[in-house]
Amino acid sequence: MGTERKRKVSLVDVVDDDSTAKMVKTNGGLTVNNFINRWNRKPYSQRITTQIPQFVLEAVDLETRDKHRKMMVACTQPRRVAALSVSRRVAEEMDVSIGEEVGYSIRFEDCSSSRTVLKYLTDGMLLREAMTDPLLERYKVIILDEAHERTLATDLLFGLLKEILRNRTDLKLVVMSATLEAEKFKSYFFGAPLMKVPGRLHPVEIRYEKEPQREYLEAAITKVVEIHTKEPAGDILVFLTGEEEIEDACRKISNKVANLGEKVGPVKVLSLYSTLPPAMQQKIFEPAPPPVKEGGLPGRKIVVSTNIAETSLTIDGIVYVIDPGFAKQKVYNPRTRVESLLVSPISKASAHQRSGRAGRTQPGKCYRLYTEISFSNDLQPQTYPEILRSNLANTVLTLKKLGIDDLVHFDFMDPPAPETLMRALEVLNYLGAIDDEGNLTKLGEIMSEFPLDPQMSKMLIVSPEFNCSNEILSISAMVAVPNCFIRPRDAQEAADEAKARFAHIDGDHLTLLNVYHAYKQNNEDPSWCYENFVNHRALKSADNVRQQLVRIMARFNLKLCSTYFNSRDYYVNIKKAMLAGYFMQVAHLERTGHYLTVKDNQMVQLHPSNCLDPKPEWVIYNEYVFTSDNFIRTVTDIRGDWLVDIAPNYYDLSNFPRCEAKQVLDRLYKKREKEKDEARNRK
DNA sequence: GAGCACTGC
Repeated sequence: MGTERKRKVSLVDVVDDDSTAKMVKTNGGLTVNNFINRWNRKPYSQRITTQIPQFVLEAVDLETRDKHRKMMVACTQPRRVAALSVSRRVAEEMDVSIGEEVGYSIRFEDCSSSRTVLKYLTDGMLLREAMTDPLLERYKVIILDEAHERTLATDLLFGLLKEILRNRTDLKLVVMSATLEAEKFKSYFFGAPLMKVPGRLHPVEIRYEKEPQREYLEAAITKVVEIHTKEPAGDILVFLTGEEEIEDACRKISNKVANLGEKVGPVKVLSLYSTLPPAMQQKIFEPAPPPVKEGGLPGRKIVVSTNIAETSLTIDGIVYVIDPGFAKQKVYNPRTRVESLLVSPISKASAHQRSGRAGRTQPGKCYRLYTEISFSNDLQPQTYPEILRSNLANTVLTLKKLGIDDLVHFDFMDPPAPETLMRALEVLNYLGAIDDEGNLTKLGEIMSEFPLDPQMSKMLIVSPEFNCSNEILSISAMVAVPNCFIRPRDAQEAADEAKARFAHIDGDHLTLLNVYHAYKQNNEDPSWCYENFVNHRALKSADNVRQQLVRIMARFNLKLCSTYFNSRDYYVNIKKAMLAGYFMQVAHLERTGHYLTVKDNQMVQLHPSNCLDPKPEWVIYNEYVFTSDNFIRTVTDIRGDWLVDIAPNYYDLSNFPRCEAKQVLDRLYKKREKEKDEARNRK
């Protein structure tokens, strides 16, 4: 996988003022021109290049005061592949073996040792480390790279490191950001010195539309054909919003070019999005097709991609970028507690990043399919940071575990809406993760250790009480990975039949359990997966996740157990354990034939991918998605009378909005009271 | 009878 090759930095690039030297205090100057590698005392085998983490290594003394051990320099990345590839390259440049002086640490893989002085890790991983090492005392310097991306983890690290810096005067923090917001960062971090490193991009000519475009998809396709017909050789990158749109565009582009016949050169039209199998993704790195005949018109590669090509993947050789100005973005509505994906206008920063993709190997052109006025007036300067667009239940749990008790006064660079924080606290309180004073409970402590949403951690932790932790582990792992069912356009019927063989009429969670069991019974065989239209990668990764969860369970002495398969309670126990985590995600089938979510009274539909038959009166759902309609996805049949047993606080009818579900529950509870009375009288 | 922006632990 080609990831962004980090810009190499040499001292001559440093163009800023006198503050440069203050940012990283140098002790005795830089030693990069020496012939002996100070890290392993061997002569350098090749000319090395320099980068900021290496500068930092040269500049600081990593020995602890007692000289007994060495502290480390950490460098965070938002993505695993980046942590991995950058660390490998830096190890190579420093001429040391990866995992020795230079290492990396990402989920499922710690490649570092007691000798490691420079460690690359994902921002999420550093946050995890802070849970056990609250002052991050193993680090002397922390470098937050790609800070402009403002991932949730980066934003939490911002606030956390500000607190840590108050307690640790010896700690140095370097924030690296390709941002226009330098002043905002500077003032947030106590007016820290600023250092500018110019980019090494070729110039990119920006072209705007004269009139606003109504149909951006059609406009993009037309522009591709126009470039191919009129412009000199060079590959094209088109940004669109999602898989379906991209596949559709690829077909249309191919057809249009084919219709032009021999008037134009040959093209290779390729789609690119994250769920595309890696082998297909690799095709974008293949060269453009050669001319049809010698001396004929040159060929062109056309890549139609989601935002994945904006940050995660870099394709060299792109000369033309087409930017319609839209992307699917996550939005969160705290009132309805729904996260959804909406096609929305991108930010100026994002538009800038997209245009930069045209100038990596030679001067390029970027066609923005909107007007210049629209660019300056309508686009917001920056994409809203993720923390303002997310459900924060898990984030709040993490912060509590990190010892941040007063969320209201926590120094967020961009504070989330109070309502979002209140919602998160409310959810955690109902789950028993925090008490009424907002303090983390013992249960909450354990929940915070699982790399899962709080609902899922809760069901996992209580599953031994329902004698089904083995099964809940498998279900959690399957729900935590991308959808495992494959449905190719040209074999939809066969795929549906294959899925039907796994279907459990009580619901999708149990269907996923069936798939996992079948996968294990067939020895994790990739060809079995292929024949049954399930995604081998997804199942492999579910297995990986499951193993990690098992290790965490063991750490807290949570036992692994199963109900005897032939017992009538086998599925009942599983469903009750799930309900113990997901009692806030229940929907009730109304007499009108619609489902209403309990307490929120949102009208929802079962997602068409469900396996239920017939429609049950009560269901729990894993996620609420708003796309072409309000759907609840991954749904399982449960019984109404379990609700009050398992979540009496939440299902306290004296504190319940008026609705059909309330009447039904009321009847159920009265009936149950009556039965209890009768049983008592019989005695 | 619809989907899967992208990440991370």
